[in-house]
Amino acid sequence: MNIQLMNKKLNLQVKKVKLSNKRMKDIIADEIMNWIIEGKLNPGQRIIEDEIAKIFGVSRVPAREAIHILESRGLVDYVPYVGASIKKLEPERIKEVYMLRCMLEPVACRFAAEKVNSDVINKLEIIQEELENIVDQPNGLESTQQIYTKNRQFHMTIYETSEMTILLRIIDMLWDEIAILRIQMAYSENYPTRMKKEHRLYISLLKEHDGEKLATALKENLEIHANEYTPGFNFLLH
Amino acid sequence: MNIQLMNKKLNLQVKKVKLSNKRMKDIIADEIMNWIIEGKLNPGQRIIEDEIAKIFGVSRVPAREAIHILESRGLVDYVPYVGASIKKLEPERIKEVYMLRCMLEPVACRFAAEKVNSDVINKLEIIQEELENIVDQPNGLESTQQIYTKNRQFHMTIYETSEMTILLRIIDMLWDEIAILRIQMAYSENYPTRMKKEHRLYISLLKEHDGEKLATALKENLEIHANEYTPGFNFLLH
DNA sequence: CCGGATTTGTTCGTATGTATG
DNA sequence: CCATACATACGAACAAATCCG
Repeated sequence: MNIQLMNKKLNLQVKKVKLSNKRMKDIIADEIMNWIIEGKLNPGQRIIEDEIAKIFGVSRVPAREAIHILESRGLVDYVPYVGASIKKLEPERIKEVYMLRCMLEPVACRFAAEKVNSDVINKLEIIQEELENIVDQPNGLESTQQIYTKNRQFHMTIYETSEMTILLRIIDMLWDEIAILRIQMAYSENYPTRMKKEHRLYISLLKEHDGEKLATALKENLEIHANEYTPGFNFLLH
Repeated sequence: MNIQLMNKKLNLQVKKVKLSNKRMKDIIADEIMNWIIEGKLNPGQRIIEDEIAKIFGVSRVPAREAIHILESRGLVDYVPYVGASIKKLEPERIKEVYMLRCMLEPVACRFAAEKVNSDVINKLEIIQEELENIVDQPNGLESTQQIYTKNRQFHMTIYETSEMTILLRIIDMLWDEIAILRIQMAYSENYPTRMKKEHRLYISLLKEHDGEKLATALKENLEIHANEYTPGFNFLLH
């Protein structure tokens, strides 16, 4: 398929996407990322340039570059002249990711609570409404991915408000690592409903600009989640 | 120039580099990174694929991929169909980098102090000796870069000992951001001699496995450095 | 140890998007 | 608003490295 054609087609589907022509490699990288979240790719599984190219109907160049993007995000292991494979994540890494999230996301929250305005609140409430709709009318595997996406969008909207560019990039990286994790471990039964409550609390604390309480609440919730993924998780640093 | 030839030539020059065929794009990315450290590239300056390709005597693809590596490391700004330019770093970002370093590097220190062994100490002492030689016999601009490289190597050796892969990657990213910073601000006069003292303290604390003191010492030094770069820097979080 | 099959790495030519006059 | 120059994005073919029998 013609590239520009595909580009336009995808832009139509996605809507609200940045008009600045998205590059094929970015589209492919995002899509492979989705496959990972959906669990269509297993840890250790090889990713072959030529196969990706054929799936998307393009030459190897954009496929290749998409894989390199995932490499730099830490989602795939890469060996020169050998190739790429979905990264295997050991329990130690899971603990590490949660430890770092427990350290960094509360910081973003504190700054966000200072700078938050009604636009952000509105945006959060819209996302939250969409999310609750999905949670209340679950639809199997598909909703699992939608919940993941909306939840991530919700959190990132808060963290963006902090206006800490680099911190945001780091947190994004940590969520990418978690994405791999989700292949191996599904959400627990009551997670979505608990998330609903958590999010509502976050919104109300943001409205009050109470960064401290927000940071604490988030950290406690993160520790609970971490314990479900890796029993015995303790946040070792006060 | 033939690529494999160049590869071998560079391997010979560098020595001790991983034998596993380094890709041209990695060589190019590292070299551009060096140019940034050396201040040969100014913030805002454009990086053109074709020029890079000609300089290294390769085609545009590896040049292109090298630029994309730098893009993903946050060293260059990139606009599709327009091109890449060395990132301009605002004072706000400098503060952010130091805030994050103050949070994260002490953590790596604590874990490193637990796991440190004589091999690591030996390695550190060798690096430190080399570094002191350079500091005691300075040689203009060239030594400035050598000091930067050795100092970075010293710190990373400590942090690697923590065996926290992801944390290490994040810290590496933060140092990359600092590298851009160095274009604009040179070391202060007494910095190298002070660094000598700091490093000796770190080594002795590592020998005693005293993670707490090590973390505290590092954090204090970082705050001092941050204040030199961005007067009025306060580490806002306890 | 070697040779074929597979996969990645590179080159070069062409198409397309962007910016400037 | 259009034309032109310039830089990037992509496609196809070839070269090099790795793996496996």
